[in-house]
Amino acid sequence: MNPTHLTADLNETQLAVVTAPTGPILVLAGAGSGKTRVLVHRVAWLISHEGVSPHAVLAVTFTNKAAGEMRGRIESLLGGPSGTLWIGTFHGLAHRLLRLHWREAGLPQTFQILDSDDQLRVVKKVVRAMELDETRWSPKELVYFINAQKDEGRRPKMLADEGDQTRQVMIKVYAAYEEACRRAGVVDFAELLLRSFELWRDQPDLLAHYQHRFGHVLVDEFQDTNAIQYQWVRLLAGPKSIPFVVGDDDQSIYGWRGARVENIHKYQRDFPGTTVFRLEQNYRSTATILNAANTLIANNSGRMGKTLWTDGARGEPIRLYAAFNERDEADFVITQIREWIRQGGKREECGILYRSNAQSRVLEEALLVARIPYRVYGGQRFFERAEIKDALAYLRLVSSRIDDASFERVVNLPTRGIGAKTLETVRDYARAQGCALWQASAATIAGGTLGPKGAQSLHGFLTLIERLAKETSGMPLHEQVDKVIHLSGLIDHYRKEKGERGEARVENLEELVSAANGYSPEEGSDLAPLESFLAHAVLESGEGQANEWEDSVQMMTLHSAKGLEFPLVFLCGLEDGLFPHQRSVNDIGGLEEERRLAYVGVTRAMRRLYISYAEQRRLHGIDQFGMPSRFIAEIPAELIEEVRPRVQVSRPLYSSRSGDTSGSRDTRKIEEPSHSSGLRLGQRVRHKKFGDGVILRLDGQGQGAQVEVNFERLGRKVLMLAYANLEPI
DNA sequence: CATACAGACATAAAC
DNA sequence: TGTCTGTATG
Repeated sequence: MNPTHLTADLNETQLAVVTAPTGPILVLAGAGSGKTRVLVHRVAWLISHEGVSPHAVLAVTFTNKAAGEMRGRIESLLGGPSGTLWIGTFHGLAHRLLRLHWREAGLPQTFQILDSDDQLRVVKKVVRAMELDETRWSPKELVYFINAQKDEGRRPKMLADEGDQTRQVMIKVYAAYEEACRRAGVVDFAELLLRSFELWRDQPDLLAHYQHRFGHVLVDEFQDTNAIQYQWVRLLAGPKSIPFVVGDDDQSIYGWRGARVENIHKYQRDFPGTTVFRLEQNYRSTATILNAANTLIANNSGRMGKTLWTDGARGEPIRLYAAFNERDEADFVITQIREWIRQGGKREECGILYRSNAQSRVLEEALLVARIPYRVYGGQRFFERAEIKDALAYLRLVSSRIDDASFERVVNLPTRGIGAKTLETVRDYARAQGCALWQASAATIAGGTLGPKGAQSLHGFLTLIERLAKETSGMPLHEQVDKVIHLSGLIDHYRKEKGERGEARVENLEELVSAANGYSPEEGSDLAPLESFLAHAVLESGEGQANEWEDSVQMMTLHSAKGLEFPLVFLCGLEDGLFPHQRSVNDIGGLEEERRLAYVGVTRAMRRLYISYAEQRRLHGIDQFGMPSRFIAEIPAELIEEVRPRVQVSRPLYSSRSGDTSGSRDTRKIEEPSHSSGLRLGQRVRHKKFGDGVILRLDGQGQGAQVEVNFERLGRKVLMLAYANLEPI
């Protein structure tokens, strides 16, 4: 083993982390400071210098992509396959455990994984079965409730009988949902984690085995762990196993899906003697960009504290553009991208980031018109497409007859004369008997409780599945898939669908066959290829647009930009209400998470950063007049240069430090029709009681004239212009 | 049973 | 404003 290539290109702190003596370690790694690098090198170091067996290492991440990258990098450092090393996502590893110990975990051997779509379907079914009003008991909210409970490790039984009636009902739905999952032999994502946690907690021998086996547990993106993931790590990293976690509290942006930054604090308490390292040297951005990021994030409270620095150049100022509206903003972005390309830059070096997906359309349209190729991240994933899910449902039924969600999905797809009435009878029977729809179908057919036509059609369906199971058993995986999509009638069904849509679906189904062909099950798995493939399909949803490798502009939300970097970055739509989002501004925790999101956005930029906001933005068909995001004011003014500054304006922004909001902005007079009062739409005004705000609407003239103002502190109010005494500012 | 239309809904998203 | 869902209709 060559020690120099492991340590040669590490800085002092990175080296200290990688070669640190064995013991609990917490690495606070700022954006662009080589976070994953340190983790990967640590693993390689343990194996090559500390004599740790790869067998004894467990490394956990959140996405398959990250896990794959990690494995690749470790292998290239070690110069060979990483073999028995366990690397994966929390869910992937939990799944692996449950497959190995399904009996101890109280699961059927053929248990299937429910994705979020399926989960919603099951909850809907439960709500209907309980005869609850779906408008009052929204299945979506119930799913949210159930997942939140599971993320915290709470079973229905553990939830106190107290609480108001609403909560009581939700708990009942939770319990009924669990029962439905048990009957169908399915496990949702949160359940994978909770169940494997309980497996360890309740089986001390098993836990001891894994604690003994995994001498080293490494966790990436630790700030994103939820309560149960933390408990899972904590159980494993008991007396024998040594934890090593890497994270950045300033980049915690997933609180809304259960992530708990506090786990970083907890960690230090739970593992006494933890050595804390800070990686603060940044290799990505210019000093200007880092300064902006540092100052911005300093507005948050309760941070672990970290200041990014670089020994690189100061770089260009951050450019700020005050667009008239969202179209103008998009045009601006395009002009700048053109300029970048003219100077020899590549399109793929440009990242357009925004807070919410709705913003992408206007930008896309502009890119389309400008004939600039682009790629939007976060589209629909391959395995989430309807036709693929249909095919998978057939395959799952072949593999596990009791999977009710799959049963419901395809009994009548393509239509084979099994209507609502037939299904209702079957469902009633299943409910009464507590059995799966499959058994209920057989029983109701035999019992003669169905109409003759329904019975015959249903029988046809059962026979079809049995036939598929029999004929495909022992076949190579891709032939199984091929056979199923053809014999089920899915291919024909979609072929009939008119237009490009149908064609695309048939192509996707064919793509599924080749995906199956290229699939090789994880090593050491004793699962049949089909079962293994099905689990893979749920856990690894597949990249959106796989092989479009044209040099293209990258568009995505700020959330999906985490972990990426671009030489040129646009942060679009920096308006209060949009970013920070309206739903977060009234709560300090929410606002701080938004600020971390802004921090993530700023730190994506390597060389050039543009920030833009629109004075007027059409959202959901209504024109909104927003104020520049407070985050802009939290960046030191001397780092910002306004693009195309307008005459007679010194600073169009309010300054954060002085709290002074009076810097008046020039709204373009040409486009804004003026009112007899001398006021304009979008104008900033002061009211002696309500404070400062922006004019949203001006109605009527003279005595009866009304004005709607969006006040900074109080939100929107409609006032009589004659009495409002508004003072333009 | 496929299609058309009306109505609800609209923060972010991995597994 | 645009998209998706569920229901009404032929």
